[in-house]
Amino acid sequence: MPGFDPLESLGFHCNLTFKSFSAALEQRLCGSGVSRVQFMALAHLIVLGTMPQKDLAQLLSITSASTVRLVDRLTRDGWAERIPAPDDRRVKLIAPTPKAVEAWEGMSDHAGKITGQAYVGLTREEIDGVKAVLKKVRENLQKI
Amino acid sequence: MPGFDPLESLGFHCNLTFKSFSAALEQRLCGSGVSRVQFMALAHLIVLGTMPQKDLAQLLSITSASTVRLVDRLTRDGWAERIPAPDDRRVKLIAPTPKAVEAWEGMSDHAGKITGQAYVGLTREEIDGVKAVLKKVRENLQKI
DNA sequence: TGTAAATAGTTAGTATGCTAATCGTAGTTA
DNA sequence: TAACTACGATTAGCATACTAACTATTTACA
Repeated sequence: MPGFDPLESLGFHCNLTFKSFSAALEQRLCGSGVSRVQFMALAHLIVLGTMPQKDLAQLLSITSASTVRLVDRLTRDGWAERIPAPDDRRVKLIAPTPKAVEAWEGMSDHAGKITGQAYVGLTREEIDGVKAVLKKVRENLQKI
Repeated sequence: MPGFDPLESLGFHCNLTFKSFSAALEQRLCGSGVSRVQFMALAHLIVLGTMPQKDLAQLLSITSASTVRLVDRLTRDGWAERIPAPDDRRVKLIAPTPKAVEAWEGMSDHAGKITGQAYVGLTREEIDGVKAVLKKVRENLQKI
């Protein structure tokens, strides 16, 4: 009577799967000096364009404190820069650098290939179904 | 032509869902001083019994280096202890303390309630289907 | 208008993950 | 048996997450 089987936990399955994607992406991006988290941040910045640091935090679902250091590293490595917002002196706009825009196509390509490999033998319905169930689970958990 | 939509990434969905479970569990366990990771470690140690540190690492799918510090904290807080293995002086056996065994029932109960809440409105087939797809995805990604 | 509340970003401290390098022990083999 | 190899645990250094407390603005309201 374990009452809780850790190996059957959906949260654990999600964590494992997330780590698999991360490892695959970091292996592919190896050499570019971009981590998985940095890649996700750049994806938002390039697809959606320059945005306040707070918006980036919301998109990535991380706290503002975590975002500070993420942007610190992006800035340090030349992938993004902080631009003071003209209309609100509290706000810092995060902009991808030309280097990031230039490198994006290749990085995005790697991500696409990993996604393709991940979905081998699975139908679009199965993938979409998983996303829908996970979304429902998150909604359920937020109602606690 | 984004080429990669971060919000549609299955890895991102898994990360979000994992964080939702973590947050819910840490909220429920608040006060006990046990984090989600420590809870998962204790789950394995109590359900499966005392085991070498290396086995715990494999079950949790983390590196041995990460396990060292996890067990450090478990030991520091009185949830587990390292016992030198009699037959192999390299091995440290990790044993849950009586305090951990005693607290387990309540903690397991919390985890069960969270699982129940997470699955509201979903069928067992849907949940099992998600786990199966995620497992398949992980297998696919390991073939890179 | 002037003070209180809200907001954006930062810093400090902690937990958790990783890789790489190291140490001690065990096993293998020339 | 001596040397090489493998293995378990550890340490060091980094990236990434969190909360709590703080600063500087901006907004709201009395």
